[in-house]
Amino acid sequence: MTLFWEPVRRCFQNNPSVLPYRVLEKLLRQAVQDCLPEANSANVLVKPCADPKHGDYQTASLMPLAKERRLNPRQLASDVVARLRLPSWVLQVEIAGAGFVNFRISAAILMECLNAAARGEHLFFEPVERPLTIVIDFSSPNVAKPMHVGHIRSTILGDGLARTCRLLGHRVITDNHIGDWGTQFGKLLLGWKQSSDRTSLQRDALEQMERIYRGINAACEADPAMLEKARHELVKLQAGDSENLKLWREMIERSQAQFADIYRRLGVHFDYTLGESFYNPRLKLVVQELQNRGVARESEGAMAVFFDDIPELKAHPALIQKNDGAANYMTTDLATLQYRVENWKPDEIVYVTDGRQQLHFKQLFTVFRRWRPDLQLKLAHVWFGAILGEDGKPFKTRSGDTIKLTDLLDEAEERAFRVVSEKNPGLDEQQRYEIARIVGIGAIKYADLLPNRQSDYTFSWDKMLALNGNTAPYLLYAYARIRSIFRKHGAATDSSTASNTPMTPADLSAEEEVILVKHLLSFGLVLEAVAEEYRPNYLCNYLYELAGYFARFYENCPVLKADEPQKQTRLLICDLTSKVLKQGLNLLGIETAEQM
RNA sequence: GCGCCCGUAGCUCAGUUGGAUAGAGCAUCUGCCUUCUAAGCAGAUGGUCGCGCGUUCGAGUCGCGCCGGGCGCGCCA
Repeated sequence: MTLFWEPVRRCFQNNPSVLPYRVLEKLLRQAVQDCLPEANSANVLVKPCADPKHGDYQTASLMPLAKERRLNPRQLASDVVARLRLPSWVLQVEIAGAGFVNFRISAAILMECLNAAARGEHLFFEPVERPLTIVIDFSSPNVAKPMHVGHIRSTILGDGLARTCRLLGHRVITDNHIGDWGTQFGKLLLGWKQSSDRTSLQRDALEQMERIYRGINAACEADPAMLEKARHELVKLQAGDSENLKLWREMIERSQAQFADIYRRLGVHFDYTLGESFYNPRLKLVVQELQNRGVARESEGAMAVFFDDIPELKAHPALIQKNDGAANYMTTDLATLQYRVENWKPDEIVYVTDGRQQLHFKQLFTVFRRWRPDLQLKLAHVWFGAILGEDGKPFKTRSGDTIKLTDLLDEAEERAFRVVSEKNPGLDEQQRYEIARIVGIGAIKYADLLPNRQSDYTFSWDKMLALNGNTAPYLLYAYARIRSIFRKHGAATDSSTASNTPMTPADLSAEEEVILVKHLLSFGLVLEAVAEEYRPNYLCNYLYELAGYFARFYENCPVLKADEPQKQTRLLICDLTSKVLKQGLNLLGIETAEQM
């Protein structure tokens, strides 16, 4: 086994890769650099072959390089291949088709990779070479309103991206930019003061605040005098009136208790929760600075930034101050950017919101770049589509109300409990509740992360809780089956004993084993794609394929009844599969259950 | 009116800088439980990737036009 490892180590002493595609990629980049010194070799990518008859790994990246330079692609491929100093575990290199380069690798390197994983040296991914500081802004619920189904995508998507970037070695800062300031508080304060029912406020603050808001909102629409009163309350709050401040703080506190409860159930953590109000002291200065720098100018009494040079935004100037002198959300977002840059020095800031805010973020990013052209900062708006009901219209209750997140989570757990109880009545009630919690919450999250985030998706209880198909229960079931093998085999055994007997190439005899193992090796590729494009659905699909390959392995390759050393090999495959499943699900924010 | 997004199998959806023969699940049909959880597996049926033109060795993916749908468009966030 040392025999196959050494060449790799010699090539990359500073950062030795164990993953074959990574090694091939580095070698290819070097060879491309030799052939085409001016080329950006970072564009050279190695991927598993879609069709195994072509080989194990391939690159299609030389064809575009040839095209740009009007070179014959097969000639370039052959020049690059000629400069490759390949390790001995590469059995075959082939130039195929229009200029693909296909590689076939030895079973020995697969084994080496597995054995290293068994020793705990890696789990089929490698940390990024250059860690970045990434701020992720997501969830952002509003004070005095119950969190509803509209908040779930931002929360789950943002959390998944944060977890993935963190695992890859980036420094991630999560910040919940809650809506704790704005015009709605005038109405809320007025309504609160008019409501005499303090006891029900104590009991169910969120529900009551929502009720108050609805009542006062209707009253304001019907009666201009009422609206005027609300405006007066807002002015008092902004001027620092002590009673209004006190009530405002109470609303925030009560709201946050509810947010905390939901985040606890979802297992979502924020490093910071800096609401809009946190930036109030900066707003005036932001407006002034933008004005001084000539970025913004007065228009119809308001302060605006115009984008005459950008066709897309030409008709859409951004307001940074209303004609009454008050700031708006654009101002707050700019101040927030300023704060984050000053305090965290990020390389990247990611906003996870729904797609309807695209225009806002285009404006925000453009204004900020004009304001701070000196900064090397990547700003990304990671947007997502709507959740629809099965009727194809926005997901609502039968009576047309928005669906509260707590109700949604409750129902998921209840439905999962019924399924678990039906399928596995032998488990005691406590166990079934715990499994139902994991399955129910996991199903909601998975259903949310599985579709391409930019498309609208149709919410369906039956689909997300189904055991077949691409669902959380299917993945959790695969995990539970593996754990069951280890329970049968004996609690004392896990990969640490399996690793005592390193596998040899001869041990991988069955086709199902080879396919499964090769898929394990691609875990890191998928994680990088998730982080690169902010698309956790790639990971969902990877895990679904992994669970599928495991199911085929499970059907065809007995583990506990196999003879040694095959038994050890298969136990190791099972163990590593379960670890990748668990790690992958963890990145999606989904817990695993030992049984189900 | 302008802008953004979408249109892939009967239904719900994938499809990683353009890459080799477009994939799943559901539904329908056919097999497999004295064998580690059948909540599973194997197989069959099913597609002019909205339409047209173009770029390219190669287009579901890129460009232009059209048709159909969703969303957004100065003082809400």
